[in-house]
Amino acid sequence: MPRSATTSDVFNAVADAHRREILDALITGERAVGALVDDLSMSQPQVSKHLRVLSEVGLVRCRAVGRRRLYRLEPARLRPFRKWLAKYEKAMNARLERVDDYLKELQRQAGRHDS
Amino acid sequence: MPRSATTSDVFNAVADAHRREILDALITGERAVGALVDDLSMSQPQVSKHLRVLSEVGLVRCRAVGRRRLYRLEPARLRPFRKWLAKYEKAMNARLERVDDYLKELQRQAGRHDS
DNA sequence: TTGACATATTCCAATATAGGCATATGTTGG
DNA sequence: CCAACATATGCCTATATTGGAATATGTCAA
Repeated sequence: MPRSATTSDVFNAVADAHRREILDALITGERAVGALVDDLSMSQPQVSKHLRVLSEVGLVRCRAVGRRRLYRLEPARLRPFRKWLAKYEKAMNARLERVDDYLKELQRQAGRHDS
Repeated sequence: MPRSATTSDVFNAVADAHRREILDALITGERAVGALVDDLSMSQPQVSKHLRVLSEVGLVRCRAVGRRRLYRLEPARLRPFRKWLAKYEKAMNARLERVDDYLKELQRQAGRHDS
């Protein structure tokens, strides 16, 4: 049983390096599919398919202009990652604080003995 | 051609929901494989295999104590994600600033005409 | 309307993956 | 040394996924 569907999980969507490249290329702003095809070295269908996946998880949005389709980042959808990371940072800070308190306690006791 | 090997890419390693569950369970500190098996509802081989993947990308580290193996998070390995996110936040902030500048320019010009 | 252009979609093959089960490896205590 | 325990591995199957090539869809321009 493979991984859960890329279309339902943002983490899976960015698991593919090519998709991350596409997201990177969209950082500077809206881009047409063709522009992405030129910039990154991928075939047009490949780019379209990856855009579809990114679209389905909401990481990009599409706008039709004439016969081309401009894709843009949807930065709001990066939130799951931020929240995910925050969880770990919070836990790590808590640990550091505990260590800090412990060290302070040691210093306090040492001071007591010295005097 | 499937996704690139999970063992070589941290993003792929966390793409699996079960592996994220394991990481979550390790937030509070070191845990033995058996403890993880009890907490999360996964089979022992399943947990061991996921731990192996997480191990290979460095997200967890292992320490043998008696006949059990204690796994712990390696928070330093979360850095690729932080850097990845930072890239987007930086870009988004830059965009916001540009909008801000633009609005200010508009206000300046409006003020000129008013006076 | 027709033809050129831009993008999406379908079908296909190759390949990885996750999970189940059985089993191997390694460790401890008696 | 042996038995019980803890964990890791190997083999297998079902399934998803990627990428390629060809083609469908849709849109403009003359």
